[in-house]
Amino acid sequence: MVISKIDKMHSLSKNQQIIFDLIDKSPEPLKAYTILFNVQKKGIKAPPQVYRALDKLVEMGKIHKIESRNAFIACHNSSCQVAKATAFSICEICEKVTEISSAGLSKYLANFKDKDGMKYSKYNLEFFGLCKKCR
Amino acid sequence: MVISKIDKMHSLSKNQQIIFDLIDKSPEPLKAYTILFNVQKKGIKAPPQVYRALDKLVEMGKIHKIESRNAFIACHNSSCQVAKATAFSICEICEKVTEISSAGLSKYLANFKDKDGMKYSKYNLEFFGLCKKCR
DNA sequence: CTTATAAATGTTATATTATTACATAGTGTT
DNA sequence: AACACTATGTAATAATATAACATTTATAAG
Repeated sequence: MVISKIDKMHSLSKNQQIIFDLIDKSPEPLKAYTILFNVQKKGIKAPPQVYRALDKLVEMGKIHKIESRNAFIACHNSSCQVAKATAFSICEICEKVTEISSAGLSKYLANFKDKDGMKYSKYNLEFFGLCKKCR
Repeated sequence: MVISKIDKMHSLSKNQQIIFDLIDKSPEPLKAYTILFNVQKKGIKAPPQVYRALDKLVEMGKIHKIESRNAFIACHNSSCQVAKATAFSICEICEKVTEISSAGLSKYLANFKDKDGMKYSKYNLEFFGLCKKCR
């Protein structure tokens, strides 16, 4: 076995790489059909090709879905180990989205227990407000 | 002026009332087209009628949208004053959704500051895991 | 009461987001 | 080579949401 499992886990297929590169270069979250439009010249012609790649990239933690916007952003936490515990701030005017990486916040949420004492290792938090520029 | 502003703020129009009643009675979050199907006998025939009522109800804090599920649930915080600061737990197996009302959590999030010192009064948090029954 | 304004409704059409289903091709392992 | 697994290609369609415009109803001021 030349390629270790670890290496394998970090390797992207052709379509995954194309779509990840596009999202990673983008200064703003991209919607699925915006992505589709932008990769048609690279041979990705149909929605399922885009959605499949997006699904895998989300699973891997390489990108995150901004649920309130139906859009995708590259993970900016160095490790990409936080695929399942995400937090973002969203400007309601310019729609700028920033991934929040706060040890305090993630610790608080990872340890949060509901009324029944249940803990949840997976969560998605979206803060809304006005960014510096828009205030 | 017989009806005070306070009363007015809590009164729902005909379509809003029909749709709120349906959601409020439901044990699970309802999707827009499920709602549409269920209120057609009451004369609400087209998507815009449903979406308009949903928008208003969300604004008023009478219902909340579960963003990761595109579904709507009635507010279960007695006051309905927390329209803009919501938290839910979602079971990944049975899809049961519960609104979390934790003074500690809401206080923590309302006071959370990002790297730039920004505060956000509005947020939506969705926890994922397995409910008691599904474990 | 009536008139101006805003809020809500009704309706058709269409835009946007996402999935199903099935056929084909590549990759890694034995 | 044979197998299992993952990824890809393609067409059709399902599910979610909004635009645009006409009409009606509710509210509050004069």
